[in-house]
Amino acid sequence: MAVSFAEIREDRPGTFTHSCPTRVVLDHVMSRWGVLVIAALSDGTQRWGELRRGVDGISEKMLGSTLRTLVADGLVARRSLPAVPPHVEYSLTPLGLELVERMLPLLSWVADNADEIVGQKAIART
Amino acid sequence: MAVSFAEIREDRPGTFTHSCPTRVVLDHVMSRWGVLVIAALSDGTQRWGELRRGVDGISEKMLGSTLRTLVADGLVARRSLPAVPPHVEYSLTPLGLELVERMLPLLSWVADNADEIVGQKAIART
DNA sequence: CAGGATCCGTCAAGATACTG
DNA sequence: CAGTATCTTGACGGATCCTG
Repeated sequence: MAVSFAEIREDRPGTFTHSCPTRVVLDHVMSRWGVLVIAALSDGTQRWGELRRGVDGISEKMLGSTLRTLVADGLVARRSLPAVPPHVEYSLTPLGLELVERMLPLLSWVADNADEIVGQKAIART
Repeated sequence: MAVSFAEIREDRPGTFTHSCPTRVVLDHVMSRWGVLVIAALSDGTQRWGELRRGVDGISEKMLGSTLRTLVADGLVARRSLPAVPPHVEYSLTPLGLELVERMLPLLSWVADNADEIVGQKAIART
């Protein structure tokens, strides 16, 4: 379990270099809104409107483009119910579930330590 | 261990909302270069030049500003040896170590699945 | 060697309005 | 309700030059 970054790279030479696919994935998945959308979906299937309200501060444009990338990446599934008014559901794919599983510990830690981290600056300013 | 995003938020109302400290931390830590710099430092103390070479594609400006934020956040320690030519070392603080511990599983997973994820688009294009 | 300062282009991102 | 289209802005990020 004590994997190091060096070990990760040893197994796959060239990983995390500039032109590596991992960079693309990181940009999608660790983007400002990508993380939050994925996290929100970890609570289960959600409709467009729910996501819009759930991910505080996101604009419709950003929600749309973020979802489109994640769907194209195969991390999120889109299901459109033919009805009036329209009803569209988003959920994590198996791949997305694997991802979020590894992301939640990180988010949990951030939630626990955010105050201390931003607090450092207040100390530095003193 | 099966923490859900909902659970994380239940314990701390208002977490991950627009004006929450977690958002700031997320922006620093999940930023394009932030992740990579932190990951690189997980291999141990590194000098400026080593980081510059190790984090493929980063510019001096971005390395500088990324390091400055991470140091201000208390995640990275900066040690300047008084010598000519200058010698400066960067390493993770205990807080930074906690963070990277939770980040490595994620990076490892991304390294394993990146090809498949970016591959989805090729399929979609077909 | 380690970096700060500056200039500038590009694109991400917000606001708004409109549509199936 | 679930988006797309368009416009505008400002921050990110690259290149370059300069300093301790």
